[in-house]
Amino acid sequence: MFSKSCEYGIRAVIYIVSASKNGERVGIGEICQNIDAPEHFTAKILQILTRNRIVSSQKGVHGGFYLDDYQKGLALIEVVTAIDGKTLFTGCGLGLKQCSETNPCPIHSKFKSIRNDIKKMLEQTTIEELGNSIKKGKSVLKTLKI
Amino acid sequence: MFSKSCEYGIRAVIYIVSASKNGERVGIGEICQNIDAPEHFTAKILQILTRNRIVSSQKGVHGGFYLDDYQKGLALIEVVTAIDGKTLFTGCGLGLKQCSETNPCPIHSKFKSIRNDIKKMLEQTTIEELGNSIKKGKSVLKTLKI
DNA sequence: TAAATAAAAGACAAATTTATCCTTTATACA
DNA sequence: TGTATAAAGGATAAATTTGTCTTTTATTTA
Repeated sequence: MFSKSCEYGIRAVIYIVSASKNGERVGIGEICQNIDAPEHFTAKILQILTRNRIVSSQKGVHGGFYLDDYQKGLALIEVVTAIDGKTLFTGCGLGLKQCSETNPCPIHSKFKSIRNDIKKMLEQTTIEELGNSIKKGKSVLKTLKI
Repeated sequence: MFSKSCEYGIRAVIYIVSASKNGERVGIGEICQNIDAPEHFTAKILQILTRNRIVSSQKGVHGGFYLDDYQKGLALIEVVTAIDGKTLFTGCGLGLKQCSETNPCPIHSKFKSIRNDIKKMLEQTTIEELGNSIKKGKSVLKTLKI
């Protein structure tokens, strides 16, 4: 469904929001330890998100990543689109380039409603909401150690 | 959503069903021309499907691929599972290995209903049904030439 | 202003997916 | 029975995705 990059990206933003109290910044090392993701690779994904102003960052001492109030309110679809593009919501299920309403692939209409559901779900879910779920201990972002 | 392999595989079986009249066999060359797919690569995918008894094949003169009556009635999920496995229906949206009802990722429940919808759709759609849609000219399997 | 810190960025490597080519095997039919 | 045909299978290559390492840039603070 999502690429590995996107999975890491989503987990990272959720962790940042869940971990930074009062605008405190979170370092890439801490982020990756807490979401079980490769550090340098995830750093590059966060670079994409900062360039797209979905995440904020600060270099130097006490630097790190954080989300301002506006960014916390962003929907998950912003993260997904920045990393994986819009193919998941707009592309043909069978990979046809010219699939459309007037020139549909055999699963076009059935696929369309699923695509729309995915899109709707990602539009209606905010980063903050998912961060709160982590804060409250209602969900996790990494495999539990035994 | 689906891998390229799976897209080719689905398009191939639909074409075979739509093109083979009275159990006639369809060659890999004809298949690939009509679904815009690389021949040798698609051949390997059809090998997977024949090994899984989703498609039938015959070597030699007048050989090729075809689907018997039972196979035509198979649901699309058989094709997808044979090629891409069950990850799409069972895997975690954020890629967590131990995501579950009792140890959910932040989007677990929202994702679950979408996964189920995809599964249901693939279970309810038969290869034959899609082949008929092509036969009737109601849908296409390749980009139209201008 | 210099040192320490942490993100940004560039270069490179591994792994996986996608694609191609060549040989082998099975089948039909002349 | 031999030849043509077409799928099966093996080996290899290209492309993309994922992952790592090193250098550069910006910022804080002593």
